[in-house]
Amino acid sequence: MVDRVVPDVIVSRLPVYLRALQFMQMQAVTTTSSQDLGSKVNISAAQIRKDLSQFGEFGKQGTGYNVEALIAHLEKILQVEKVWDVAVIGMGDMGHALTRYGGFLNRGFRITDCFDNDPAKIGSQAGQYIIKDVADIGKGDCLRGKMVMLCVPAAAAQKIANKLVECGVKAILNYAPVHLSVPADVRVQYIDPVIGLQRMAYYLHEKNE
Amino acid sequence: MVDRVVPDVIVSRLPVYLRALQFMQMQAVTTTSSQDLGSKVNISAAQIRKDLSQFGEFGKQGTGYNVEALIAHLEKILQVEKVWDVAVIGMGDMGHALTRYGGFLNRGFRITDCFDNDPAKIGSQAGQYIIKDVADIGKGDCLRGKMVMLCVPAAAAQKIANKLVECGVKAILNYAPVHLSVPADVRVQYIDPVIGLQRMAYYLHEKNE
DNA sequence: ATAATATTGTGGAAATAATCACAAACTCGC
DNA sequence: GCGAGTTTGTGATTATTTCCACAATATTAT
Repeated sequence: MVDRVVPDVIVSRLPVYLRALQFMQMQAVTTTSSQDLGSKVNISAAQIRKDLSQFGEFGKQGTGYNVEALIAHLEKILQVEKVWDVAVIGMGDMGHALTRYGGFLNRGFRITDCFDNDPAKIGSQAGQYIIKDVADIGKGDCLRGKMVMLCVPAAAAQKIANKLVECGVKAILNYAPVHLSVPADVRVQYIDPVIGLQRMAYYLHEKNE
Repeated sequence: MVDRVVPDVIVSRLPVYLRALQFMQMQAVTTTSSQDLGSKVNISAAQIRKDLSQFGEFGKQGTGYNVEALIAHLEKILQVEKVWDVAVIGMGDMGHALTRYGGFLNRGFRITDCFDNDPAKIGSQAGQYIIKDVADIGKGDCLRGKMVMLCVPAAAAQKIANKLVECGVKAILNYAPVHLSVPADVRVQYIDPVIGLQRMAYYLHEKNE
């Protein structure tokens, strides 16, 4: 394996592999194969082997992969062996739901700060967090190096994204249903349930009602 | 344009175009071009034109596209000119957040039913909905032809998915952080914030703390 | 009218991604 | 220790996707 840029499409599959492997681990499975893992994530065995070969040789012929070891490798590759601090911006229903979600910590993330622009919310408690003022984002470099989950209304998203970029945020998980324009060195991942539903609606044959 | 199967990758971009166009419409923009739209969704102009050419000729040389007309075409193509009934299964924080989200209706969807397995929740009111018993999903064909947003814990997701498949559900928006095994004619879209965060963590250079 | 400018739709080229297929290496049972 | 059965990692092939470039057509300015 020579040192070259790994295609995005491969990187994007690694978390899926990791999730499946951790699920196996929870069920006390110690060993798997590209075949087995592939059947569990609906990806061909060859594809999985090719993907992993970008980063090293983690398997053993005849046996397959040690689940725990492969998890460790993937966590290292994805840089989630340690825990990243993440801020939530916008404490509506979605922001609140995220703060109450228990699934972050054991997968490499922890929410450290919550922000909103509503004076009624600022200073109030949301679970273990005290909601801070969005206006304070610019002050200090409280967000530098952090990742952000952006849960504000569509109309406010771009403006806040600009501010985040200024503050040195390099990764935004965007729940607002709009495209964000950011510099090339800032990553954005989009979560919009309607996009998901529309992608499926195309394939449905009968309409309801 | 001849009648052929449209690649998934193209279909998956159409909702993104549609969302951007509706955003333009909201701002009273009447006309756009592949160039302009492309800059707003970070996709090349040529790509957009090629994608649209799969379905017909919607633009005018020299002018570009009429926003309203292109929206109408895309809605037709995606089958979201009318409104699909969607059920929410699992009324935890995420399920509740979805029922309170106002962004579905004008994009082709409406929540009609909510289910949970917690006796304390069944029968109670959640906004305008009365929470039904998950055990009743099998009874009647209340879900036939519907789409489902699945918001149950990971451990329960596959079991419920199986039940949904039996009931004739053909589209599942899965919020549970597990892969679902379903027949080939059932579509699944995944929403897992951690997958999104991990995909970005790979590219980050400095670790926090 | 004409020239300058803008934009589409698309054939073909280039780039990227997925799949195939197999030598090499390991395990297991006897 | 040997043969049958597994499984990896990868070079080569095939398939898919993206990009380029341009003729055709429309708009705008003068």
